[in-house]
Amino acid sequence: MAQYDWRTSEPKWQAKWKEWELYRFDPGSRKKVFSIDNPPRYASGALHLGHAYGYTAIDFAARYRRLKGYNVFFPLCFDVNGTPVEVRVEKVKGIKASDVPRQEFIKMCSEFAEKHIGEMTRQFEMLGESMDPSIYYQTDAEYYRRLTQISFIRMFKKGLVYKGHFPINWCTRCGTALADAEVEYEPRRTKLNYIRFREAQTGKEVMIATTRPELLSTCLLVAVHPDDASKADLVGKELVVPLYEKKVKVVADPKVDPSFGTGTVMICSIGDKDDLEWIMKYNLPLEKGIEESGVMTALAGKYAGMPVADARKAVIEDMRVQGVLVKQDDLDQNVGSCWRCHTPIEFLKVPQWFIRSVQFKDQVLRMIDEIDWNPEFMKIRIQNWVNSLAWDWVVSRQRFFATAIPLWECQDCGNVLLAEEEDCYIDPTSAPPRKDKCEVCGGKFVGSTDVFDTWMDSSISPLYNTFWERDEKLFKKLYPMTLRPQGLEIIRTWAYYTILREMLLIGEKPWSETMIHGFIMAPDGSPMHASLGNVIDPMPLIEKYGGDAMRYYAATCALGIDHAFKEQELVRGGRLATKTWNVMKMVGTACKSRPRKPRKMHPIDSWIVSEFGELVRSVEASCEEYRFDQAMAKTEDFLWHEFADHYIEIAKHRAYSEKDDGARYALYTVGLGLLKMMSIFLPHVAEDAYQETFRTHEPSLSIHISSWPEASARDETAEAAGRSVKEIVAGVRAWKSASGMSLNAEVSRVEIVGPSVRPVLEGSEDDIKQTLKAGELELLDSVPLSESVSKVKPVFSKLGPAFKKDSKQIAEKLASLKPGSPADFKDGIDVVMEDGRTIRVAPELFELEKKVSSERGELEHMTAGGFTVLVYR
RNA sequence: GGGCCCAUGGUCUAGUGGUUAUGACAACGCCCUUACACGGCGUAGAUCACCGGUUCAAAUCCGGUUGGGCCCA
Repeated sequence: MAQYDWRTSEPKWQAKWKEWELYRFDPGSRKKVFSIDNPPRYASGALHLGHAYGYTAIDFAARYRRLKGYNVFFPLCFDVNGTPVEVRVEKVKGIKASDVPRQEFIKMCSEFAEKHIGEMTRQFEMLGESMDPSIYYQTDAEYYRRLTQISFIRMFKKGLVYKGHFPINWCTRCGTALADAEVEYEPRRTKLNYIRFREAQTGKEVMIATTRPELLSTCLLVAVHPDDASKADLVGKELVVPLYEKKVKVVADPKVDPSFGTGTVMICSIGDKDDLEWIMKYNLPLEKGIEESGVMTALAGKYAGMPVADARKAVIEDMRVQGVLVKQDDLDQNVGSCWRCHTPIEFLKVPQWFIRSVQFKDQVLRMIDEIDWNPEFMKIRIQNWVNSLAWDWVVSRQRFFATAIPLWECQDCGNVLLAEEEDCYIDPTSAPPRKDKCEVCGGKFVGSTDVFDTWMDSSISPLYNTFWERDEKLFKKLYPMTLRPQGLEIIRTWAYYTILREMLLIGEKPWSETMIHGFIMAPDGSPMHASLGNVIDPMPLIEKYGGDAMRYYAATCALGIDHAFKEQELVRGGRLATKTWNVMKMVGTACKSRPRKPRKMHPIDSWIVSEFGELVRSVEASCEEYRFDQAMAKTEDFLWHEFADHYIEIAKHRAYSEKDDGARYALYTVGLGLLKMMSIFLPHVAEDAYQETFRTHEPSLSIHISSWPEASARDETAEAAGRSVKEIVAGVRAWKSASGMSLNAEVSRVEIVGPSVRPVLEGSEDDIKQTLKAGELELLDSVPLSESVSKVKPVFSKLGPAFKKDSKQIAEKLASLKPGSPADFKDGIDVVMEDGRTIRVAPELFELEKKVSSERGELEHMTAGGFTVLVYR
């Protein structure tokens, strides 16, 4: 038993925990349930630093609740759907999804994801995550997708699903519709093109600025601002569109920004959302300028069939030749682009499935109110998002590796045949419909090749977790879940969609509480991006410092805000693990059995027990609000300083003695209690020390299934006495250190002097004497010393309310008072103000700093613990 | 352009009304005390981003500015 070595210890306990199945959720238990809607880890590759932090923060909550006696539901789970996996497979294999048969491509995706799951599970274990593999799920499994389909069928039957025919966000590379939530805005530099239009009647030139000249063919209208006097005469006239020679009207519209470009805007069908707004407002036709594949339609005339970017170049070139293009300016723009492949999105009118959501804003907002948001300001964020929603949720995607939409459509009349719930999971691209032909027109049913937005799967995780449509009894017991932990970037998606769907399907909130964490930034505070090359891989750090050290870093991050990564916290974490282990080793050396609480204890023993009780209550309060950073800091500080530096230093002279149960009781109780609290954060070292020191006397197989320490009642007398002893000992220790003496150097005599010294320090004489290695120790009411006041310190918190505006001047006067005898200040002191008033200041409004001098030599004196301490070398 | 959040010693960070601002990492000095040198004691290091306001009193509350982050337009 020499030194703690996490390299051997961590893997050892990870293996034991797995063997013991410690974290198994017990569906039959009577204990209160604490259920965590754990974010299914995306199966696209290795863990990054942000994940390591995020999942560890969740693990703190799980471990805390387990110790508090809850039946904790914390599933190991993976998200294995969607475009990100597809994009990676396409990249790795060097193919496009459409190059191979549909089912074959799906299989490739599935295999790719499977390959990563084992590795990611191992990474979780190295971090000491207490996820439960007995309630494992992955979102691409048929058992999960079955629920996605059933939930869709239910919503369909409730009239919440419709096929929409208006423009949606479209990624031409992925060939799929995208929800608003999937569109990212990226800064790009484009050209603002100044183009000459002609007034139809007079032939007068009108200049228009546009970033999308390739959409000239779909130009439907030109608008100017109604207050723009220079253009007032244009309103109502017709203009001729260059290249196409078609005529469009000019309108006055307040949405036009007269200071942008030429102040004259061309409205196309459909360049962006603004265009769409105008199209609705002026009732214009929804012409399609761009195909789903990203090439120009027949409307573009000679440019038809060209990809958008090529068409733009060709149009610009032609306009240049014809002299229609006047000039080009650089323009920095935020371009909406696909969240996966970053191709600029287009607005296309492609029929899609929608879920009604805009009309349920108020209900969703009410449900948001019923949930406890941690930190609280996250509630404002989701409220803002819900309030800003303008469109319903597009749930169909023209992709492959996702849950199939369970319906067939009539080839001829579009009549929909919904799958039966008992047939789910079903893939209508391969499974035959239940009816041969359409009952309306007799046409043939064709299975939908569309698949669901993966948020359709993710947003029912609380239903999957609570056994919805699998075990009605368990569902009643488990729904709603307790906690949704997640990152702040997916409030608009995962949190919002989950609330929406559970509201529509169940009519009740999905969880009672949320904890929302921020981002881990690069050390310089900038975001980590693969493209910037500043991404930090957590695995080498874990290999260098250990899993507990990485967890310590996670525990230094306050909830809900971003944190620049600092390796120094892992250094500290590693040291804390060693310190914890060493402290427990000392406790173990002193305690060979579980000590009973003796009837009488030394004040210092009662002090640490009482202070520990305060700590337990305070740490609990922090954990209840998910402030694990505070909980960790308080526990660390107490263990390292109060317990190790002060208590153990003072009590160890007694701890090894056969007769002293008080010290052993305090060491054992506080030591084990601290270790349990520490086990939330540093599970490996806590288990190691527990097995080494406590296991033989304690019932729990592992510290992680033991119970949260009990907070004993507060003993204020012992706390006051203990604080005094601690300060006196620390004061003399510091003095020895500063004098170059070793700490166990003997001093001949110590006197502690003060009027109340006996009631406070009686019973602690021996502890002080032994710890200081003093030959003699005496408590004295007074000694022949001359005491003088060296400084008068105003107590501002009392002066302010008492004297208001005068308090500043009074404080200055007090501080500048001439030193004198303490007796002069006993009944307060008179202060003469600038304006001649004399104000009496009561003694509780200031403190005296005293200087002690003695006629006797060879004497050190100091003020500590409220007393004067005299040390004779 | 809008919403939310952040700005504290060299670095990271605690601190939502009381004047001597917490701790860590790094630095420097001293000390191997039988749990720990991955330790102990100490030293130095901060005009609490900036400007204005409220208040007897502001890192803390309010308004504005600048810079950063997240989300959105």
